Amino acid sequence: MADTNNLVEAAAAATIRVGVDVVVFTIRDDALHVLLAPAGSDWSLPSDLIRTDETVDATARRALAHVAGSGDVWLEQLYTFGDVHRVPTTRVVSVAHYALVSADVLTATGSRAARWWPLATLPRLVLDHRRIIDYALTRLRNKLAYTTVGFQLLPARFTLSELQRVYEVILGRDLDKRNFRRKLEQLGIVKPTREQRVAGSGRPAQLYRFVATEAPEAIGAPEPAIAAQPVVQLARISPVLRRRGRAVPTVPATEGRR
Amino acid sequence: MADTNNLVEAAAAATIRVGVDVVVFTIRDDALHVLLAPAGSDWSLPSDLIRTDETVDATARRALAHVAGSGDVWLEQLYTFGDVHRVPTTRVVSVAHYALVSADVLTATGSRAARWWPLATLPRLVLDHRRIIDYALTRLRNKLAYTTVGFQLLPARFTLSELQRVYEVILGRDLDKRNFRRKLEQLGIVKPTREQRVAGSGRPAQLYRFVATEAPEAIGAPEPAIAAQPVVQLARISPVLRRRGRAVPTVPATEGRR
DNA sequence: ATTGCCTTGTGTCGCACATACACTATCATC
DNA sequence: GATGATAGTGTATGTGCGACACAAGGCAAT
Repeated sequence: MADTNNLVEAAAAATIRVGVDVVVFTIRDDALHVLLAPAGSDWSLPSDLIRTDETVDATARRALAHVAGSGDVWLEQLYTFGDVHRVPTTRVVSVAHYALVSADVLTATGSRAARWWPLATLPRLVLDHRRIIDYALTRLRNKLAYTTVGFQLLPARFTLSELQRVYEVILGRDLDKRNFRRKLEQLGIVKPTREQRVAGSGRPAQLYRFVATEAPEAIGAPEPAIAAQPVVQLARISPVLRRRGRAVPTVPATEGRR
Repeated sequence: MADTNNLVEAAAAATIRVGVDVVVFTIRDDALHVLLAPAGSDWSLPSDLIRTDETVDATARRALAHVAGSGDVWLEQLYTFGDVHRVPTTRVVSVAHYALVSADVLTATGSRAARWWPLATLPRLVLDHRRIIDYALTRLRNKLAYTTVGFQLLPARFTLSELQRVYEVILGRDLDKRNFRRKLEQLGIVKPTREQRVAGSGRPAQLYRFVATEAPEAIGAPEPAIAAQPVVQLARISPVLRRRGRAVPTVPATEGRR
């Protein structure tokens, strides 16, 4: 039975599975949350195995649609985790992704028992999922600083204060309102809409919408399949500290230069 | 024959192979080169299939050692290419990497028929390898601008002019000698050695060595398995153009602001 | 209608830093 | 010792980042 032999051979050579894990971020109550699915007593990232007739990207979107409602969400490949024993039983290489969804989409959390967990108090996680989340977070921070991904966490229309809050929450530091708005205006990536209001308490706020720039420099790749982002710096990851008060009047800089 | 059935089942479920491609960069004759292996009438990136008992990273290093001599080279994961038909015959998902080797290591190009090709005149490439190289290049450019990877392309001791040349070649633009050196000194990432000389023609140059900073901010990930790089900006990808001559004396900036 | 409360929205100044720019120093070669 | 070639060095200028405080516009309670 040559046929069977071929199959046996194939099975022996290809005992590696390829999976996909997706870290889904959103912002709720001024805090970053990730979407987790129950897995026994622990929790797990939305994940799935790649089918032979399916792009890696497609698998990620499928895994995402399982738990969150579908709709178009921003999704990017993160890293491929290929440790030998990351799954104890079999060999599974995982192509990790991360996704950003707006807080209004998230309420329509698709069916399953998935829950949003604040990053500060994550439950016990399956396998190496904790590590994946950690990495996704640092990547998100970096990307936030020099691209416009931040807008993906907001609905189509938003106030500038909401936008600023997104940045503050993710970067973990406060931003100056006036500097933030100046930067936005200078970049020209938001446009005011006619609508106002939203909040209940104070002065009504202007609603803005995101205006994509034509990406003078694409980061990522020329290929459309690889997410490309315009390079803009909306905020630094960590601010350049400005020494206040009696700053040494540029003294030993010239001399100390050697 | 339950045994055979299981195997057949396994073979059907796991017909996805996982490969690794490595884009090896070096600098020769003031130009970026990549290492390619002959593949029929076309050329191919160094690549290999992942073994079940082997980390993805280990596979990359193995593929690298095949063609280039081993030794420790800087290697980073790039992207996982998972199109269904990227390999016509079977389904192979490729975890692409890129590596930087110094020009002196490269002369000891390990055994095989691999050759260095200047990026400007690449030969016909197998599969989607051209696309992988393109992506690796944009990633290298970006990474060069805000990390210290550039040093990986040089031997342990180098002159500042050599270092500057690396940056110029990769960024594709000239840098100002004085500004470049001032920035280096200010960052404190190079230290002069006792040795001098190298060249044959002009004034002998001081030799420097790279001094790693303690990475106040790591980019990449907290996990050691994922390459972490200190954040330093040695040069911008594209310079901020300075309008020369009769610059409008800050006039409509205030008024034109809205 | 007035008051208090809460959030939005706006301008300036100082400093650090990126950019532009030109000449001297030191070696080898002829 | 003249020529050629590369190494090495300082200054002036504009701009963007960061720090900082108060008036405006709604709602709600009185």
